[in-house]
Amino acid sequence: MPNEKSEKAKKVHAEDIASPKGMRDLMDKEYHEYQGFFEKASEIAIYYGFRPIETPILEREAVFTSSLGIGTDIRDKEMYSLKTKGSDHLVMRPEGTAAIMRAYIEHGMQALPQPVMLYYYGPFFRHENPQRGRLRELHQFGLEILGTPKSIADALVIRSLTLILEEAGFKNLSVELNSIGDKECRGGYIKELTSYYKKHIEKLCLHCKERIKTNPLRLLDCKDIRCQEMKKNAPTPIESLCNDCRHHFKEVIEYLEAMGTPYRINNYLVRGLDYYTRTVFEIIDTSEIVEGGLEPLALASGGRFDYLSKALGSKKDIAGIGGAIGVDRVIMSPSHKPLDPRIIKKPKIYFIQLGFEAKLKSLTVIEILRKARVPIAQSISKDGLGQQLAIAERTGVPFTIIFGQKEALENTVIVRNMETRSQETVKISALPDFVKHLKDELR
RNA sequence: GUGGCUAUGGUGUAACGGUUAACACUGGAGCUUGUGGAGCUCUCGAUCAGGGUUCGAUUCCCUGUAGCCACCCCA
Repeated sequence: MPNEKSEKAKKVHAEDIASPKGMRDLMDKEYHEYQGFFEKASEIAIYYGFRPIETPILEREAVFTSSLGIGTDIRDKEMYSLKTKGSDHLVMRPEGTAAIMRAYIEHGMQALPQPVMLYYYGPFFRHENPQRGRLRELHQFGLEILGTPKSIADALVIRSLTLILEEAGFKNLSVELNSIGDKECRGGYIKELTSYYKKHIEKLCLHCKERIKTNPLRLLDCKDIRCQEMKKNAPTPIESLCNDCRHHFKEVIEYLEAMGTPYRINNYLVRGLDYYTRTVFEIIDTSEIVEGGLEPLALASGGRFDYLSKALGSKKDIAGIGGAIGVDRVIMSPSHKPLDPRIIKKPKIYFIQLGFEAKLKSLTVIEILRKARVPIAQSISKDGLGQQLAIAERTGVPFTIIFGQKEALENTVIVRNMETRSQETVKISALPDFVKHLKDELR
């Protein structure tokens, strides 16, 4: 309490309470776009057998520090971390998979019929500089299939994510696909890759000279022209796959082909997180390539993570595959077709009230309409008839109900067909039936 | 973390280094309007923050902050 006085004395300016960098308020139309997307995505996920899970936004630091891999930016530079009063080290989740695996282990889900299929969505946090398609508070919708190494699981995750994006309006999707091997073959490949690059080290860009030591796989997605040239003859991960991995990869491709999912093998695709094994993928909107000239951003990405569980303290390996959609990128994209959330009903009737008498009774009439399940629009503060009709016109509703002084006294309303401009007077007591009739006509 | 560009009411814009910081929309108050995007009157509201240069800064310079974009990295 000793600080109370001095805090009071300090004047608060608007900029002192502005929303934090890279984090924003969602409201109105935009809010509904997120809501609509999450609903549709959940619906599809549930249909394919995924079940919901919501993990805490805060996790113990170790959930992510031990899983994401030393040297990855997300782990080393981008986590919001805090120390609680009990001196626990907690972090705001930067991604979903590690927490899902933590929950799987914690709740003994290996006792459930395998695989366990889960979907989740919500905010994630990364402390990086905002730019196109990148926020500090971001929203993801993710799918995970835990407890099976089978290739069909990979295909199902990829297919479900693609379907969700298609439902959200994306017509030109491409699944960029690669396999980065497992512990049998990845080590050998990395050796081969680094020795290839070391031979040409003097021709590489500055970053890549570093990368050879720190993160050799990243050599493959350097954008520098000099390194692009080098890439052409570089050994690809797929060439070095062991038999099991090769077989797995081939099956995934066969499934995708059988499902008619457009894919492209991208030898240079690598992912940022260490826990990935075998399958890695990104889903991009190819129509963006033509339009902008800008690099297309990945709308979704993911991969297999067969060794993640041991990093989280499990005694045995738990195979898993998952992926997540960057919902902010979806909503921002010009290809996105907004989906209405269920709670939003397109109004069928615009309710117009005139005069005090009518206003007094209007809420009762509106309640009758709500019980009859007729979505309406209205404006409680506008008074003019012409004005309200004009708004109704603009809203594009097929009918208006006009409720004025005279009608209020007679317990009637005027129902006006906006298209034909014909109208008829209806007793309020008969309104539910009348309106039901209209509804049938409308559909 | 690094770099480029930007910053004026709620929104969109205007102002040669000198004005009472202008205009439109929006918001609010009021009047008028019983049948298709109305009209009239009044009104609230801004130079991102802090420093400098100058007689004088919205305007020029520096720092900070935020936004957009790019790098890094990533959804």
